[in-house]
Amino acid sequence: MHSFETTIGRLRSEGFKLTPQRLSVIRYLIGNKTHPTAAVIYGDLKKKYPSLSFSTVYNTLNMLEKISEVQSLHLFDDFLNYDPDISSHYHFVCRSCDSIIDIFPREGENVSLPEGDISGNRIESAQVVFKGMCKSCL
Amino acid sequence: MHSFETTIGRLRSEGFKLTPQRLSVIRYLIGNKTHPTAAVIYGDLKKKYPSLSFSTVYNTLNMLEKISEVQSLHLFDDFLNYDPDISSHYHFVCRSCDSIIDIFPREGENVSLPEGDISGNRIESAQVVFKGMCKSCL
DNA sequence: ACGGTATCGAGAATTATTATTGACTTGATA
DNA sequence: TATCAAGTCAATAATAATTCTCGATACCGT
Repeated sequence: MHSFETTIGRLRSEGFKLTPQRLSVIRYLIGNKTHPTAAVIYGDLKKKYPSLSFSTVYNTLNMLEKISEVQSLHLFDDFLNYDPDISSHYHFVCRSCDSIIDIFPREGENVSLPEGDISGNRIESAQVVFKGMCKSCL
Repeated sequence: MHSFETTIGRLRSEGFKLTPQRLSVIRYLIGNKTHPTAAVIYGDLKKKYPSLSFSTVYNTLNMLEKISEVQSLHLFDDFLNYDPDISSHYHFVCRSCDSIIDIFPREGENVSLPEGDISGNRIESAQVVFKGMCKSCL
């Protein structure tokens, strides 16, 4: 996500109302380096905002995804993870402990993917998911 | 998937029983160049085998995935697609018509991904999904 | 402060996939 | 070919993440 001010500004200009519930979700995500599920966000925020509902969490996440402030990740079978880091990076999932680790291209020796068109199809984005065993589990 | 004979042989040696229902799913998948969902497979086979059940389709697909004869793909929100092509390749999904197009590395100008370890994490496989607009929709 | 409108929370609905269960097949053995 | 134990079948119920519904409420421009 962008900074709090920038994100708020974008939402305002898109016509979204900035309710306390939405702001709490946004504050939760900004600077968050994990990849929380809707359930985790709800669980954590519920402590501080007991009246928060699941619908509002999902509603806010979908709204943020629509304006590309978060990205949803299909890493597991039964639920989505949300990534507040919108910089270009990939993900590594450990098949043993299920941890999710960010992979930034510069760390890899040779990560390059096609851009532009392939066989006439226009590529606009790429999602890369590595699976294997993480450092701790090895 | 491998050839019919090879696949059958693998299942037999793994101790799976080769029932007509399973064979029908396997025959449906072999040589299939699309990425059918369980529902599509069930719908198509139901015509010829009216007694086939959804459970059997899922059961067979999970079995085939376990022995790496098919790969499940999380391309959309609500369901899985199954890919009988187990050669190394990536996928392109059109955001307009939802079509799925196979991308083989040799077609792209510069597809290379890290292998082995990254920051101490052992990569065993990589899934790449491109999104954009397909040729027909452009 | 007022009123129209968007959003809230609570719970019901949706739906792909998985689990359960009793009857039936399969395939190995003789 | 007949028998039998174990695995599999089909039907249906269960599961669970996400979305939808709707009356009540809060926000914002005037």
